[in-house]
Amino acid sequence: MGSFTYMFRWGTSKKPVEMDLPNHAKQLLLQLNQQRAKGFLCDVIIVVENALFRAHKNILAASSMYFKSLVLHDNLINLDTDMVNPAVFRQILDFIYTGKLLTSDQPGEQNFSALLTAASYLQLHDLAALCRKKLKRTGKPFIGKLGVPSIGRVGRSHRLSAPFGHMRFSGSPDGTKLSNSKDLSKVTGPEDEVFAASKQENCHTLNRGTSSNSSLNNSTNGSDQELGLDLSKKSPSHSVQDDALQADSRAGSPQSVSASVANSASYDDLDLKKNNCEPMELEAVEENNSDIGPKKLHRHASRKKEWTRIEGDKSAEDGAETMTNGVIVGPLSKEGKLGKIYGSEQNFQCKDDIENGKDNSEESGHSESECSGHQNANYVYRQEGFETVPFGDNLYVCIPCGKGFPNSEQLNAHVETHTEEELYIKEENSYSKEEAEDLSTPNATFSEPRPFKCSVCEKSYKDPATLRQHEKTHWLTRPFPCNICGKMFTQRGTMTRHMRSHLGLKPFACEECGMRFTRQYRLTEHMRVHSGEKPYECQLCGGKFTQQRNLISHLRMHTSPT
DNA sequence: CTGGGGATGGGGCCC
DNA sequence: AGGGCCCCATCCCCA
Repeated sequence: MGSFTYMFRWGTSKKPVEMDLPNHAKQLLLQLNQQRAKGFLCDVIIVVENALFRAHKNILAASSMYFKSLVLHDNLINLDTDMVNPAVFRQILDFIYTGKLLTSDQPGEQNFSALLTAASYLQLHDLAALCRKKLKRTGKPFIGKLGVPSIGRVGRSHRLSAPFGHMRFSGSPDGTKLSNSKDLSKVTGPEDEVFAASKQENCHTLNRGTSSNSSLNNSTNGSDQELGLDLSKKSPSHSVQDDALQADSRAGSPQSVSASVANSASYDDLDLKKNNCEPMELEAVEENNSDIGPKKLHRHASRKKEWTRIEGDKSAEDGAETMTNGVIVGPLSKEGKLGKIYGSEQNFQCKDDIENGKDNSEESGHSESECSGHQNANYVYRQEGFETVPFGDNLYVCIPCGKGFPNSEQLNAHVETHTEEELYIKEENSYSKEEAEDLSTPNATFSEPRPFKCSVCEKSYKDPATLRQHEKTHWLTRPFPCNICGKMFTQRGTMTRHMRSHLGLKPFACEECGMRFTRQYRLTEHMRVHSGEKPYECQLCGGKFTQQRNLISHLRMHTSPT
């Protein structure tokens, strides 16, 4: 990049005064790259296969006409994974921001070939020319993807905000069912791996890492302005974010990312797929909802999943105390692939940071040495048998005592056992929050002893861990901040679930209508819409409801003064 | 316009 | 950590 020329006009003088600042461009670029590292003012996210990169629209637009056209309307850009893989895109992004091309991950020719493919695809002409030159020197003519029939795909990208039915990393443009093993939907997985982005990172050879998620912004929060990205465009049902982060959470360790072309191909091998786990395969049918039958209806219910770490550094699975570097994204493939959001080299966010609410914009640059030792973590996915009964056995719930029964007859018989007086007393109190909570906790039932008593309130618990968890609810401070909006939570799980709503991640899909949910339980609830099942019956008027919460709200109608 | 029901989203909290 | 179930809030539709 050449130096900038400043032109000043003094008074009425028509003669411009020129002052060259030779370092200006360099400094400017340096600043921008540092900002990228911290995610500061990043206003676009580029999804490449299983990785997310943050960047500045202006910079991308200035680099390529292709990017220019993309960033004009989109904050989230999904690149064709046939044309570019995460490792190559990292190089490209670094090149864009620094003017320097660092090649290290792959053998030179292979790398330049991949770079040329990507550069051509992204219309980075200078970079493409550079790669051609390099390849020419090695005497290997370029046989890239641009030369094969897939050329028709060049230039294709996906808007992350588009409806799920049109989103895919490498799906066919006509939306037909995918058989491609690279279809990331096939490796989508369990809830809460979502947090992939901020949760996990292995860092070593590539030492690039997660930027904080904070560029994925919640427009309801004050941090939005700071980070400048509006994710209000949530996909109605499924977004590539979903794909991206789900895939993120189970495809691609740092190693695998560095050779992510092979990485894609290896999705076939995932245990996840073999185990037929979770929302995988959903996208394949979402393209054509009319084909969806109820056959898989029961698959979602009560499924137990277990990740077992079989090798590697203990710290990777431990909590913040031991895992200082990186953010494990979760057990993925049997190759131990992990995914991540990439900021830039200097920027990855440690799990510690996340747990402590530290954003990379405040602190970045963990040393590489801090990050060694975790790359060997391998995981296998083990899935225990899942029930074929979708909604459990005791759907008929006695409102006064909360006890469940498998059918209305048994429930009615049970209701008879409550005395009039007892029902009256219960009803009077049952709609205050406190009482509702009491009913919802086993404190109200007559179960095991609960020796661990809360020092603040009257509640007691079976084990100290639960008590400790409960006692946090009395704290004024909440230890788990949302990395995106800053909202604080008392439990990590609540926070990760909250994050999911920022990211639009909805792993649980209804196979009847394609609607997607962030939680398994929501899907279970929703399925009653299709089944017509109304397990909740008002004991006062006999009205039936699909959801307990609607019954409760209905009961208020009975009890509230008119 | 209003109230009731259906359905969904998000947070709290216990297991 | 993840699942499950509770709550409140909200939107939409319909009578």
